Amino acid sequence: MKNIVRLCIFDTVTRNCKFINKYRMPERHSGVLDVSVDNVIFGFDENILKVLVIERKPFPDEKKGMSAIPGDLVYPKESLDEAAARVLKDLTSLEGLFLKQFHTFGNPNRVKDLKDQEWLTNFRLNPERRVITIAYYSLIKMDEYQLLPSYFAEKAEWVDVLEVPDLAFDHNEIVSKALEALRQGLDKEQIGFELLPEKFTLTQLQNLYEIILNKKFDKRNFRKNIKKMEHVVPLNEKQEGVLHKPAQLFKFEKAV
Amino acid sequence: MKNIVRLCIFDTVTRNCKFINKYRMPERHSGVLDVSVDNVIFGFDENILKVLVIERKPFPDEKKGMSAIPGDLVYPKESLDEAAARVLKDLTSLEGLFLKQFHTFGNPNRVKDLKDQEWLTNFRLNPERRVITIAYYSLIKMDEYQLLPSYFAEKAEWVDVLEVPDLAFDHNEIVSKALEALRQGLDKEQIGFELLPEKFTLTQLQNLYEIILNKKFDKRNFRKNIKKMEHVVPLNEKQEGVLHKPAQLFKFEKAV
DNA sequence: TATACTTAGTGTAAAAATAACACTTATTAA
DNA sequence: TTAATAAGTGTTATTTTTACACTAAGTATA
Repeated sequence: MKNIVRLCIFDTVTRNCKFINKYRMPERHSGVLDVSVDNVIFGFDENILKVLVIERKPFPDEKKGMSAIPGDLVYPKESLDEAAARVLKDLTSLEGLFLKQFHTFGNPNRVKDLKDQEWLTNFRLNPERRVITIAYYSLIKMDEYQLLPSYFAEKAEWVDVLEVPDLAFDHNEIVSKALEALRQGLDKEQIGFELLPEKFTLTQLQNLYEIILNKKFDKRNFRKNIKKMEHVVPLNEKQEGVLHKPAQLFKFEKAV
Repeated sequence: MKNIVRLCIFDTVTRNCKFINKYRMPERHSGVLDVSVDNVIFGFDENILKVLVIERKPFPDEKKGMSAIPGDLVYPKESLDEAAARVLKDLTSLEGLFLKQFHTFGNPNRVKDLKDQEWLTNFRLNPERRVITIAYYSLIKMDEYQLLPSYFAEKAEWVDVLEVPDLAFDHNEIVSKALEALRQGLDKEQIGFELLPEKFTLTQLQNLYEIILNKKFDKRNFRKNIKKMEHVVPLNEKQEGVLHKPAQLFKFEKAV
């Protein structure tokens, strides 16, 4: 126990001193890191796969916000999954959505490299501290979502996944790794279930696959494969309001 | 910039005061986390897949060490990959080995839940702080490795992957997720390359696949598949010192 | 009410991949 | 010379994948 020392933390503004017992780390050890989660939110809209990009609220005396992937520091009492779900809920008011951790980014300069350090305060980040971020991707149905202003986002908007603008930090890299992870998981996870409206046509489903994988499929072969998936079930309903032969509607059935 | 305050850190032992400029986080934000890397090291030995388990050096006044996966806090200036490589090098003196990040574990209680809190100091951890760990797995050829005593490990030993003993924290969970990730990556990554000796027989290669995937293969079909892989190339050499028909030797050729 | 337009929906045959299966060969030791 | 051991090798049946083009159902309009 000889490595525990008593420290006084004195705040020169409030003039308060708080004593703490602190374990003294070997010099080289860290303990000067912040940990955040970032959440790449995918939505599918007819023929385009979109990503949710936010503009941070500018602080009162600042001119403009800055674009980024939604994220926040992890709170002391919550798990990483909970933190990612919280960010998602603040923005969309939706809970229980699909969320998948795919990579952790921790380059020591990922924050400091930023040219305009003023922007950092925009993100409530201390420019002196290193930030490690655990990245998640999540999937939401466009017909369900409703973008909310949140305490960390001035505005949120959907952008085409192939035309993501320049983002803060290494967020462009994070988005492209998320897309890779999404492609990997397409067959394994219940991804169609998460991205399509409740009732959908087989053409919509095929579109989803083609756009995510950036690859064309043969219509007949695709449908043969779908028939084998017992979680895609036909409804006794047809598409309405289209000016051509209406397609049969299908739904997903959750596995038991 | 009004969120930056000047703090004095006063060490009651050395009687020194250090002033720092500190960004004041919103109350709910963290900044009280430690970040570590843990490294599940797989080695393959003829017919067994093994994992490297260390016993921490007991502190002078403590009786026994404790078993765990090798890991360490991340240093301020190094990337996560570098931290994982450093842990690996300290233990084996090998550099440039295969390393893959597979998951980040951050349950808020993964450290505090430990019953015997005394053990924590054994790991140089402050029991008051939450620890998030980025987990890697790595692969080494058993015929190359040489276990070294390191500053954090009293002794290191290989254990059968199916008979891993009880480990500290959530390290058993980490090992089983690592095995899952290894199985996933078996075909994609150059895993055989990393686990077999330089020259190997097709039976050894088949063994490796069967043990990692826990599944039997037909000898002839397996060999047909290997013939398609242009990175597995036959040598003009045969096995020596065996009391049966000697097998042809093969090597891996790195892709261009 | 016929026609033009649009997307939905469907089957078959060839090719490729996978799975199942058993005997002969090369070497060493006794 | 023989016994023991693991190496090495081909064929056939089955399944999966690929390639390919026309008819059907509905809407709008002339």
